[in-house]
Amino acid sequence: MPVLTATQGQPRVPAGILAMRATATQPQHVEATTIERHPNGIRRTFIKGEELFAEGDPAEFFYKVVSGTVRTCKLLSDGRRQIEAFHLPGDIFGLENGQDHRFTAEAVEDVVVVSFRRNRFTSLLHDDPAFGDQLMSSMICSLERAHDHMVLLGRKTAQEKLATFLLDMANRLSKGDRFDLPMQRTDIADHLGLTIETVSRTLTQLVRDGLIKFGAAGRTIILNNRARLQQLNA
Amino acid sequence: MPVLTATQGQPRVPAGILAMRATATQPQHVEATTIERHPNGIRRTFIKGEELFAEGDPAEFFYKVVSGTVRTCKLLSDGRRQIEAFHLPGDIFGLENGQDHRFTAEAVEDVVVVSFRRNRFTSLLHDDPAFGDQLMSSMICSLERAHDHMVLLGRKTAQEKLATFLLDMANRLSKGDRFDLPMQRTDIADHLGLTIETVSRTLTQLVRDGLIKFGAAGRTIILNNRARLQQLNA
DNA sequence: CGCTCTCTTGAGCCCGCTCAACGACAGTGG
DNA sequence: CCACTGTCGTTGAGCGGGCTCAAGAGAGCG
Repeated sequence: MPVLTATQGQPRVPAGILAMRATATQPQHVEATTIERHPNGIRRTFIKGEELFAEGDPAEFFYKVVSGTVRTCKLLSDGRRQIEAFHLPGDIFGLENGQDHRFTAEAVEDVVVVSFRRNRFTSLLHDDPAFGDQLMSSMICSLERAHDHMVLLGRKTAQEKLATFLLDMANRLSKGDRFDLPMQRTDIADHLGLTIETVSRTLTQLVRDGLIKFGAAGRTIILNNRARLQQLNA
Repeated sequence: MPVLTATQGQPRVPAGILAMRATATQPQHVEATTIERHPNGIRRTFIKGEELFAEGDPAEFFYKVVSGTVRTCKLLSDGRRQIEAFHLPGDIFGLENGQDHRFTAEAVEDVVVVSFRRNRFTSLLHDDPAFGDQLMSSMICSLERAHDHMVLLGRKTAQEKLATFLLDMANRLSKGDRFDLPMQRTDIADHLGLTIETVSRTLTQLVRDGLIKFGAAGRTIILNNRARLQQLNA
């Protein structure tokens, strides 16, 4: 199941941090080969459901996704969960300021990543300026995504949340209108600040309204009416 | 009205990006003098309510707050607003990947900032590694803040949101239990994903429960029971 | 004094949550 | 082969937290 094909379709972006981007909401696909084959990177695989690291673990590594999907999340003391992001091939995550990881990272499906020792971070940054630029660019991208997601969480209705989510996943997972969601409903709910029931009901309603269709399994989504979804988006 | 005193109380942190921090939720106070007196920085002032830049403006500068409070926000087409962050003295904001600013920045109260030309960004980064490290550190801090705020927006109740907000503002604005909120209720509401009425009602309830007290004006807050507020926090 | 801006309070409603049941499907073991 | 079990998704009924709409209370200011 090589999900890498999703990456190959992405437009290449110049390495410079100030490079123009097609749309700033694009995932942080920064010159895949440079980092993936970087001499300091270690390739690792995780199976579905496995934990890459937990909140509070010492932050020894940071990661770049090669294939598969990773979720990063935080838990409240009573178990409420917020998934901050789904990381697809090309995305970088796990970079911390403090000594410890401030969120948990788990494999949504089987995953291959490249990991980098954090204590070589500064030297990497200075020895390889292009690498540093890519990291900075990736950070800014993550921040922009986070900001967009805050608008969604704070101000959008359930229908708008799902429209935004589906359009975003479509852009990141495929070039067309058909794609398979790698994650289950619970993950979507915890990402959008909803319950699983509301996610299910809202998706059903979108199908009834003809905006989307389900494939054979409930994981396959076909966008029937991008225009009207986009309308719900902002 | 020198709000700068807020900064002076902050612990100094080493310049290195991997430096240990007291708590990772601390604002990104990076060696104030280094950046504020940086030869490439331009000092500018804005009066209360003034716009530093708008969503969609070319991103010519990025900024560091010297005194006062800045809010950065996004608007939906129908006017719904989400305030992503309040920037206090020492905080850096306005750094973009694309050509344009992706949010609006406005002065919550009279503000002094240092602005940096973005097109000198890369050269700054490479000529002055310490400056680059500080920027990277600041970015990571912003990202951590954003992640915490997503948990708040997606998963916390109104009461928990306000408890978290008040504790955070207390940490950033003062060392004690008494502080003046620089922003009005509407701003708080749009930051926490609530309505102004809910903010007002919830604050009143916190006063009735003895967790906080109002000063003379509604802007002055006194934390009466940090422990119980902290309990609502997670 | 009137005007505006900000904040508070009240009454009622609705969107999304809670609780609960059910169906589809995949293992798994007899 | 079927029964049993666990996981995942859907659907229904009813509730409630936060929203909407509306009015009023203060404070600042010309």
